[in-house]
Amino acid sequence: MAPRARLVHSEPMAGEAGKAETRKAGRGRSRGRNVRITDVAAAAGVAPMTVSRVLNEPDRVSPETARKVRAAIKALGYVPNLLAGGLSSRRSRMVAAMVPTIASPIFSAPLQGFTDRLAQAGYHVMLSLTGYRADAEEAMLPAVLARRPDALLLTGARRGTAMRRMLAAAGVPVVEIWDSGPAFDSLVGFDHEEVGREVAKFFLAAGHTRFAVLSASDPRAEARAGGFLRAAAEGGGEIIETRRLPAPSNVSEGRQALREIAPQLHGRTALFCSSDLIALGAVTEARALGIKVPDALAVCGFGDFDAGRASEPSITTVSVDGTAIGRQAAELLLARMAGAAAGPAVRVPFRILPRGST
Amino acid sequence: MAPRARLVHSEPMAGEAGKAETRKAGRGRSRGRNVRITDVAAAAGVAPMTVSRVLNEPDRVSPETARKVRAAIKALGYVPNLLAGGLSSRRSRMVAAMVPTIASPIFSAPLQGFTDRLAQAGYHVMLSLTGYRADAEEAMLPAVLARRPDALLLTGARRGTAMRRMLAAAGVPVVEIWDSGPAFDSLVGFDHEEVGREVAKFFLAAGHTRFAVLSASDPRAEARAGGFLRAAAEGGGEIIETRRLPAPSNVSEGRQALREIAPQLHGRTALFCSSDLIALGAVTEARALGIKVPDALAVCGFGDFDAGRASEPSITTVSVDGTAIGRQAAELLLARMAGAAAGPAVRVPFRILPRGST
DNA sequence: TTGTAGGCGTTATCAC
DNA sequence: GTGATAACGCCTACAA
Repeated sequence: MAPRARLVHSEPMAGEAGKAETRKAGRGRSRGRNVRITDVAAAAGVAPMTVSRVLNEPDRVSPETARKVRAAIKALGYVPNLLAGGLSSRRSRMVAAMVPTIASPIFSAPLQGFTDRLAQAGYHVMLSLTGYRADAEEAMLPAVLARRPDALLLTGARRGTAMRRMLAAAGVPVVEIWDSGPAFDSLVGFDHEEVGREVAKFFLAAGHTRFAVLSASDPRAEARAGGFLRAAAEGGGEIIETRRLPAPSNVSEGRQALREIAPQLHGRTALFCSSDLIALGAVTEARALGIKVPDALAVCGFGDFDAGRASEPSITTVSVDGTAIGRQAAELLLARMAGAAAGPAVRVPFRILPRGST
Repeated sequence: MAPRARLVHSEPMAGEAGKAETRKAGRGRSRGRNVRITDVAAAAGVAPMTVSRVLNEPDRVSPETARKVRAAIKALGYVPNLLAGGLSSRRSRMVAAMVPTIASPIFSAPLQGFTDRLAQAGYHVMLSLTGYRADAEEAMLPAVLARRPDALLLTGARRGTAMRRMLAAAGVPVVEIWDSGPAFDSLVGFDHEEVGREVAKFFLAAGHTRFAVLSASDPRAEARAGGFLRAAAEGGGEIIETRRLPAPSNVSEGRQALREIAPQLHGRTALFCSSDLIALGAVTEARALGIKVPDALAVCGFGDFDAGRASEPSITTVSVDGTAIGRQAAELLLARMAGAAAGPAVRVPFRILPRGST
């Protein structure tokens, strides 16, 4: 039934036999001609344009014609070539996503929401992992734009002029997520400094006066830490210790960091960690060292990860719906691609979930 | 400096002014002509083909010519159109990856390794999330093949005839990962049943006679559970309890599941969980219930996730290098795309890491 | 080392 | 509602 089975499994040498097969044009890797829209048109007795319409604007074709065309498509096993379609229509129906990593739920959740929503609309996502380095993003962008994506998702805001220039020249909608700040185009995110400030206020309101921070060395984590430290100091708090960890953060690093700063922790201390994984590590190590949580050490994380929700004690955290951010970013780009103008930046809510660790 | 800044930020109405701009062809979404290879060629005083060579086979162009061409590229801000290039060369330089989800490190790690390696080689990855449903994968495949990827990564093996037929017709190298079993083409993975058997042997060797399982309802997790149960039974063990959890698994589900099966756990029991997250939840809940780990309940997970490594007690687990699997899959496809024949299935090692929970 | 000719497979546009 | 024509922008093949 398969028109041309070109792969032969477990028969390494069998492929050679096919090489004598005649082919119309000697181009490219494939042997055997591909089924094209003209083949379908011929089989159905219509013009290629009609086949194209059946696929892209079925309503503008008579039901009877559409039926014949669909039958021909099925009979021939026709798979449209979207490279050709994209070239002709100048719409690739691809969207590029550039994220630091997918190893952390912080970024995999938005990407999941983004990809799921776009798939429903017939778009594919091309993935670029920038590894937390701004220069990597800038270096990768030209190759991404060469694919002519119809839209772009970027992580974080605050890009330099070179990035802005390239993005502007590309002329496609861009959404920046997971941050606030000066957006290039559209934005779906929140203010990380504000998160830090709110956590500090939360601790201050609970009577804390001594503060510490464990933060991944990622710009947004550092913004949260910065907001926390400033608000804590303004509230009359004392900053005991600030420590940076590699990004992406994990539980082991959190444990080790707490072990290192433990000697500094005398009075009752409020610790803000830039992710729940670090917080979970800190709590685990604190208990191992005999430091009472939350009495001697109160810990707040960030991200509302499942592991922190289900730990003992559970980890107080800042909750942000990452999947929803991705989904909203997709929604926004779909609207833009459909012709809508860029709206104002979308600020998504976050909230502190007090749990056992505070 | 930017040739054509077509996006105007925060000035919704400003765009209208540009509409009067003349344009050569009335096609597509863009106003203003795009810079093409012929423009670069004209500016550099060479033929378009020479520009193409500078970009794709620099060694076959004289240094002086290359210099002129590069200057023209830079001056014009030329970004090649890979849609057009792909159509012409029949090589899209894209690879499609279909994975159940990226919410679990089980799949995000291979995807990270895969994407990183392919990016080095100038390929982009297009992502499809199938959500654990085999029919979703099958439904998504035609749209993926329509992009004409040069190769495909699929998760798991054991596909039906419809999938195999479509894959064969596409005529591109395919690598299946994270599984063993009858490969369609290439494979990088391991035998999940064997993992389960080895874990059972590990427990049996430690003198365990009562066994239980908490498994996500994902085919590979179930294969591990199946292997475990069979080997445990063959070793004379008694199966106390088997419970299925939703996929992807998490810590909370693990806690809850253990709470539910706790009444059944009388004597000393060996529990195998299909992921470290479930195991971590089980251990956490067991301790909360006063069940001694590992004395009354010995727990082994799967995946060697950081959270299990750093927990208290640490979680005994089965370690598989997911990132390496992704990287190897990429390597293999790169070789295939370069003309190499399909080699035998690559079996990657796994090993049990005994830790505090056993 | 460089250039010429033509096609890759589709869709925008306009005519019927 | 359907069809004919001409791009879309690049690269393979071959020639010089």
